[in-house]
Amino acid sequence: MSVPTSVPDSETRLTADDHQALRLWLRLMACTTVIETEVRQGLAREFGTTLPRFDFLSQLDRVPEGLRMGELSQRMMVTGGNVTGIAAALESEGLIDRQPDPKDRRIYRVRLTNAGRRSFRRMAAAHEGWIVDLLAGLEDSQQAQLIELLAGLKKHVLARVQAEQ
Amino acid sequence: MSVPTSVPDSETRLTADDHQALRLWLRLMACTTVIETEVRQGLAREFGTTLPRFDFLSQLDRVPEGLRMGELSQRMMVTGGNVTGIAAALESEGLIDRQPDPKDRRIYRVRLTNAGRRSFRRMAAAHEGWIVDLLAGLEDSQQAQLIELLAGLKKHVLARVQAEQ
DNA sequence: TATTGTTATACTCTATAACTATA
DNA sequence: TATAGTTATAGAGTATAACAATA
Repeated sequence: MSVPTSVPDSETRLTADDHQALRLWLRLMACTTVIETEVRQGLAREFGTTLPRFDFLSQLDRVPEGLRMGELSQRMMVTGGNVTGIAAALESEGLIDRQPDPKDRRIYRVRLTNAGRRSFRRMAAAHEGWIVDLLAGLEDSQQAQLIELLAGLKKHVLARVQAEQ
Repeated sequence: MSVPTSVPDSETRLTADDHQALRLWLRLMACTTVIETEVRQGLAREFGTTLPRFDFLSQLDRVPEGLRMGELSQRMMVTGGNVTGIAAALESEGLIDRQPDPKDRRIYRVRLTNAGRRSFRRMAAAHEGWIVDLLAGLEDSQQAQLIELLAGLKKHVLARVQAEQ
């Protein structure tokens, strides 16, 4: 077995006296960046798509009745104009449709088409496979602990972010 | 105190029977996205800069002798052309300089200028402040555990990624 | 021939702000 | 007036591939 070369990365800038919070953040980002790069490459290579589009479709997959543009914007943490752009691209590919709400005609309800659902399910299966492969061999107990601790982190940080608005 | 509204996000798509690995990944990404959004906004608002540029400078800050373009590309996990573009922007702002290596004239050694170092240090201090504020109140012991566990995750994933190449 | 880095290209994502339509 | 969404704009980041210079 070959020992992987240790490539210094963004975390390398740390010294011992930095704040614990900063160390945690840089380590978190380093982990995410590595995995995310793999996912982006896989989506591009195997499906000719991008992470934001995959994310858009995944939001819709569990909500058969569809979502509004504004809800999508909030969930994806991007501004409204972007959602319009991504939605236009996905609509032109036939993966989603937009129905005006009969009660309030300012609102569009966005849903997956059947083709969109099939397409998304294939991507999601591949995505899950990449992740399972990447993490294969990491102790279940460690994964479980991380899931627990990250839940706490997420809740904490979200509360902070929303409090400052 | 107001209870933050729970906004469903990318993690919402999960159901109980999904793989643990996938749950871990989506939670990791959700945490990173929230913090990263804050950092991006802060860098844009207070310094008119971006995360990739900040990352570029931070790579150089701990390496007084400088780095090659290729090393920067590797550490930032982006392809070479991008590094050239970011370097050109930072050079035009006087934050870095590029010296050709006398031994091998294909190589450029990129270093922070004094102005670049001062500029970076101010940004880094603000950055650390944002992170410390965001995580303030999260148990030290939980932070320490996360740092430990994420070290294991990072090592594992990096080994996997490098093995597949 | 291989390596280092640049250039050219095309595309996606992003925020901001002005705008339209509806409530 | 306020809200939902679109459009227009401008800019940044990204990958790919062809390229030049050097080893």
